[in-house]
Amino acid sequence: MPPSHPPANSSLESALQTLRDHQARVTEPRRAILTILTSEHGPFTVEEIYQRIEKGVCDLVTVYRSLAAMEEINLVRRCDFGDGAYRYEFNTGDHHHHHIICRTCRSVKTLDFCVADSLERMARQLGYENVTHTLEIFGVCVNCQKKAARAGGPNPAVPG
Amino acid sequence: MPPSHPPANSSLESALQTLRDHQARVTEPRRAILTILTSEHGPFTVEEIYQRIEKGVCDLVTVYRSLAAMEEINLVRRCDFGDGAYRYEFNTGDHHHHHIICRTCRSVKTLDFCVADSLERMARQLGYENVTHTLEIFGVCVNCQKKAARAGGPNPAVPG
DNA sequence: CCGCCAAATGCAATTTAATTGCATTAATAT
DNA sequence: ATATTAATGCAATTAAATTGCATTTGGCGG
Ligand SMILES: [Mn+2]
Ligand SMILES: [Mn+2]
Ligand SMILES: [Zn+2]
Ligand SMILES: [Zn+2]
Repeated sequence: MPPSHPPANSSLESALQTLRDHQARVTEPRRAILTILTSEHGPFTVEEIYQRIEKGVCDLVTVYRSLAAMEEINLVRRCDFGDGAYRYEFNTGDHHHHHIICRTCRSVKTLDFCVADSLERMARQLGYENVTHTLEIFGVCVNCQKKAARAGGPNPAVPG
Repeated sequence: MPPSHPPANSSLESALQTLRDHQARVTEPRRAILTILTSEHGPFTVEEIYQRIEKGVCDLVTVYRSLAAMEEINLVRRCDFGDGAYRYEFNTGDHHHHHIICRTCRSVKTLDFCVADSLERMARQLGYENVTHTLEIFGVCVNCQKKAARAGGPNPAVPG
């Protein structure tokens, strides 16, 4: 039987390699951030990521800067749920997807496909280059509907 | 020949009526804001709207508050281009549409249709209520490509 | 036409996510 | 091991947006 290499978190390992490939250094804060993002889908606010990192490992501003650096090399993707705080998720690269966000509890459901390809094609036909898009679905999830029903009151207005 | 009623800006008039219908008062700042939004598509940042209003008519915070009030009654729509400043446009109501935004000069092209209906349907089937969505296309417009070519340098990275 | 009153406004202070400056630390190449 | 310089910590700062409160004003009843 051949010696079993540590399987561990392979997306983490390839993420760290991506850092090296871009002449970016593999530091403890970056390792911590990527460990979180490769093990839970998220997306998470910067604050949420910071709170999940063992206390004392790094400063909040390092999380900001690390995520910004990672976004530039497409290691992570920044999401905007329109509530004043950006969120980040690990970028699987190949598999483009979108989200349904509960505008009450901010829970997220993933939709593993995209309907905007036709729009991107159209934009390129109009002469645009470097075309991307953002697409988010908002609603009130079943859980929050139940809670609202119990409380009897109407639910507060939130962007979306 | 029958006396010609003033044709003027009919969407402005109906917008003002919408205010009245919601027990909201028709004030000079609101009239000014709606005059702008019903005559140019936009969308415009709060600052841009403020600058288009004749100086001295109102304070910037009034533009913020007016737009917030108008959004609650669906008179205007808030757009998020991911660059840190919300934008507002007049809500035609019936005709849902989207935008292609140049990530260099922020110019906007309107797409008069929507491909996200199927996603909204899916969200409702998953039990979500009050479903909406945001969808924006980003790219670099032809103008900015020419400018970049003339300048010879690469263009700066911007969200999208 | 006048006066009332809640809604809307002006101005200043505040909030808060995000960014920046700069001295220090530490990851990587040689 | 040493040099290089990217990355970090801490504090200050930015800027869009919000809030508090005194004042003004639009719309209504008389
Ligand atoms: Mn996701
Ligand atoms: Mn539009
Ligand atoms: Zn929910
Ligand atoms: Zn452009």
